[in-house]
Amino acid sequence: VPAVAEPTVRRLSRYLQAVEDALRSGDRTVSSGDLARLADTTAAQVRKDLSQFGSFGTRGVGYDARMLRDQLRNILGLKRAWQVVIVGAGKIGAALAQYPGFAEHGFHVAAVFDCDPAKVGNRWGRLTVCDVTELEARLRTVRPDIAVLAVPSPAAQGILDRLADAGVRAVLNFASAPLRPPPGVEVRHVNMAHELEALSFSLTRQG
Amino acid sequence: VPAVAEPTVRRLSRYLQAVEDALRSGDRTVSSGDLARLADTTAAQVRKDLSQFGSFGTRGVGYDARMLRDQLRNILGLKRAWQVVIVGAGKIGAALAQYPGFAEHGFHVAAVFDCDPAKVGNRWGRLTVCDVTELEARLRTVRPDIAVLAVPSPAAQGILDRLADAGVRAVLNFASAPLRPPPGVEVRHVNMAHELEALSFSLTRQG
DNA sequence: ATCTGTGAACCGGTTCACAGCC
DNA sequence: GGCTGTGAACCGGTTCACAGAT
Repeated sequence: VPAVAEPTVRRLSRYLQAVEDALRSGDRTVSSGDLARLADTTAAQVRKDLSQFGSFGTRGVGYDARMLRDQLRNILGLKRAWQVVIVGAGKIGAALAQYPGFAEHGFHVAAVFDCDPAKVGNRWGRLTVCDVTELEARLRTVRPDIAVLAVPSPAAQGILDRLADAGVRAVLNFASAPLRPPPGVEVRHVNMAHELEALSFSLTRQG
Repeated sequence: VPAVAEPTVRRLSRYLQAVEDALRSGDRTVSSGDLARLADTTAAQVRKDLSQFGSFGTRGVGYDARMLRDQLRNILGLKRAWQVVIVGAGKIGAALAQYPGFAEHGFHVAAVFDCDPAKVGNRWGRLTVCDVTELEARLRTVRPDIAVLAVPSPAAQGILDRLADAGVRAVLNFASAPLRPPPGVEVRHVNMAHELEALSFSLTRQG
């Protein structure tokens, strides 16, 4: 299987959402045109993307919705549950910890860390906030696949390096610092400031 | 000025962050190579991007850091303050409302709305949560440029349409619904589930 | 010597168009 | 008739390479 372009991965995730919507609406079959409308792209793009992974459709008919959902889940690696830890128990960390989307998509939040003594020991539902000094020790038993970085920017690189040393290979970063990912670690960034600035840019150009 | 590609806008935002970092470090001048390193791209890309908006550098020297920061702020439309309203006073809305990055980048949160009677009237620092039934009335006086959508997915499209009718032309959406933006309204999406699924995909492929 | 600005070449993601199958 | 799968054409963003300026 050849390398897959990043935009393609993003679209696959939207197709999954689209086909799940279609299933909820009671559709048993979806066409590339349907998916394109729901995922805001073109029918040809949908077919090209899916064809990278196999021939899932039936000519003249479309895709069986349930089968396509399973295939997309499989492609995206969602057949198994992933263990997630959250580092940083501030407002963002708290919002994420109880974000229902984690569980819905098979991501299990196994631990939360912070360095603030006022927060350490607090109970968040079934979770207890751990001291970040115990990070390495706890990670040896939790063995998380993914870490969410929700710490202040100056602390982000240090925590990232510790996570990488502990074997974490995928990180979702909410800090606005430009991180240098250790080899073998994939970091994705969610940066509010960049999104707002992009909106500011487009408002400035057309208005 | 020709149309600007979306990836370019994202990079401009990173260049601004980079040059602000450089200024904090005391640098008076930055080269395209410096910016490339800080923004995780190439020197040629930096120069190409900036050249779309003018000739800001000095050959043999680089870019004056303060001047480049001002130019980037200008290009991104950050010379003025933007009025922002947040719709949805749940955990995400709350985290956003007190996110310091808003103020730091010149985005002023002017109002927060929710439909839950238990939340309406709550004070969040200088803000009071308003009932969403008062949305149109309040927007006539606030006249926001940007709205942040932090409501449950099923409510998102309805609120978006009301915001558009009220004259909002830029929306940052945190709901995971595939929204149909009314004409003239730019919607940007922040979708945790998609980011996690992209990480899941890459873990599955290389591991 | 160093670093910018930019036309030209390159490359890969997107779109097209049609053959293949129901 | 309708819809998928896919090679080919297209297109635009990225990279290259070098002239130009200090």
